[in-house]
Amino acid sequence: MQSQLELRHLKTLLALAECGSVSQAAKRVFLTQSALSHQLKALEEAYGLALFERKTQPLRFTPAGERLLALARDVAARVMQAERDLARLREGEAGELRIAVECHTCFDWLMPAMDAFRQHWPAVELDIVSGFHADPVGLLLTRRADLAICSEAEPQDGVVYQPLFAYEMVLIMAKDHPLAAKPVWQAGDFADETLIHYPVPDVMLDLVRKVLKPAGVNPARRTSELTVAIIQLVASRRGVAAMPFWAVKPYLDRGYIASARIGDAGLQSELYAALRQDDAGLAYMHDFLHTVREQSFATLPGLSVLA
Amino acid sequence: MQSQLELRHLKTLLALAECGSVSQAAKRVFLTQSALSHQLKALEEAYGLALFERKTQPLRFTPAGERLLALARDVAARVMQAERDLARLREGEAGELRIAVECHTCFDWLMPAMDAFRQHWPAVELDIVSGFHADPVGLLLTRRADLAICSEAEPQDGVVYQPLFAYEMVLIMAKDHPLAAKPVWQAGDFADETLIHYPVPDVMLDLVRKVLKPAGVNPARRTSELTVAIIQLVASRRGVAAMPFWAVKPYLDRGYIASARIGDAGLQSELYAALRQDDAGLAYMHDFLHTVREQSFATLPGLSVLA
DNA sequence: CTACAATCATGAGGCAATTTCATTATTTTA
DNA sequence: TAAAATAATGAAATTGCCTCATGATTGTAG
Repeated sequence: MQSQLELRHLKTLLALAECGSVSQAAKRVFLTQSALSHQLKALEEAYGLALFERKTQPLRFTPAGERLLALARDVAARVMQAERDLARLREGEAGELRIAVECHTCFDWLMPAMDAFRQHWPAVELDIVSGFHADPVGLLLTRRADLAICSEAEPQDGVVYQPLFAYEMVLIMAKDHPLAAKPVWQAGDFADETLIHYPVPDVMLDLVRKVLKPAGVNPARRTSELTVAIIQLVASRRGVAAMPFWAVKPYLDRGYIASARIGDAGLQSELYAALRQDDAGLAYMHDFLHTVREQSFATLPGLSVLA
Repeated sequence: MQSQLELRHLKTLLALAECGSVSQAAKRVFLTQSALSHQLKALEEAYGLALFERKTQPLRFTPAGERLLALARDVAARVMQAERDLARLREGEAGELRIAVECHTCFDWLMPAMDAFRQHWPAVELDIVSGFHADPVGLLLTRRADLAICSEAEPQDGVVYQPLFAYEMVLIMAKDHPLAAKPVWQAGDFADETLIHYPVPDVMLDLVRKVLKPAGVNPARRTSELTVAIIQLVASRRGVAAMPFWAVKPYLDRGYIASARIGDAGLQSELYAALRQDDAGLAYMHDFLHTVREQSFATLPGLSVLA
């Protein structure tokens, strides 16, 4: 035994199981691929057992690897629970967490996270600030909300931003759309299309703000409140829309619609949580953010970490 | 959070709970007192909570400390179980473990350890080589035993020694013995006494071999097979005996007998496990030794670690 | 089938975290 | 009250982990 097992190793195994590759897992735990490779090699040498088959994508765990993975899940949950208990000893059980949301699709990942959080902090009053506000951070400072989900971290006095995750917005269109074979759309391709989107101001539509407006393209518009409705309209050739990849993947897999990248580099979206500086130290806040990330990475496809 | 929780911290907490003091715990985990002091301070800072009250002997855990300690017990057990499972994947379930014992009192700690081991390795044939042999290591090489308990690590080809623990042999006498007030006995004090001991050769009696014989003192003798019988004889003023402190502590506490140190430095005894070199890598052997140490330190008072 | 992209492995070197050392402060015991 | 044991502290040193740079391997597209 040259290297003793540590929690760090178990966390690596968890990331590895979720990502299916060493390099992806490395990003998840904020280390280099090399670091993880060394770490895993040391583990395998310490136990004298192969823990994975690397020659496959995603990589497969051996029975020994599975056993350690089971330990990791088990131990990680218990450590988290203990740390929550310590936080409660330190700061008490109660608190308030009113969440302001500006994006419609956010509810997809917000609900499961809130459910998990409610289990862990039953005495924290959890709420969603209703309506879609152009300035969720304003609600923070006027104390009508305690946490705001937003897509940019504009520096502001008394407010701190915590990165959640990043993802790609893809263009969706009908399967028989004339440009369905085009893998990448440029701003000009939108000129004669109808753009379908949620009924929110243009500044909240990344496609308009970052791509179309700079290029002076101004397609026809149509709005809808519901994600499924938008997808239905797109499939019915009423127009095209920009959606998070993770929101439309099920429909793509089933062949209901087609998708394309927006711009050569893709239209990247980021999500941050904004908090009042005074609240930044609260344990239940940290735990909520942790839960959001954990739940989201576990359930949404194609997410990437955000520094 | 400046320091992330690691298994190392949990092991420290376990040692601390068992020893009741930082410096004793440090010996247990083979680190310096300073290292543990730093480690604990970092933990407390990371969680923003006091984990112990230091101004007491033995030190008391705060509720937060208790919570972390509970985590440590829980996690340590699960990690051990997982590592046993890995060892079984590597080396199989079965094996043979015949134990040769040369000392009578050894059974006190051997039985609980064997019980625990049997739970963990049900497919390993566990046995005790009956009778008391002057040369247990010989049984090893002739393959009539797989592990020998002995009090000295005499280098021998093909045999490796693993330290178990160390303890002090104390002299016991009747409460109204003329020398009962003497805290330390020297060799000469034995001249007119009757020495009661197990019926084994003199070389196996540390008191005779290390103290009396070098001083040319040769007291009267009387033997008995059973520890309780020897204690009964001592209490009945039939003579004095040398016994491990941990074996007689209950009787001392109840006031049945009195004790004294043997020689100014005390008569220190050590116990080693001898194995055939070929078997030194076997996981169930390591696990057995680990179990012996764990069980013994947890139940026998006054043990000390042995490098 | 070859070339390219992505993923993984490896060794050397740097750096940070932990440990030890040396000393002082505190508590317990005689 | 002194002496012994235990704990805290800061600086130095070591260990071990991570990153960097590069080569090997695997998967994929043309």
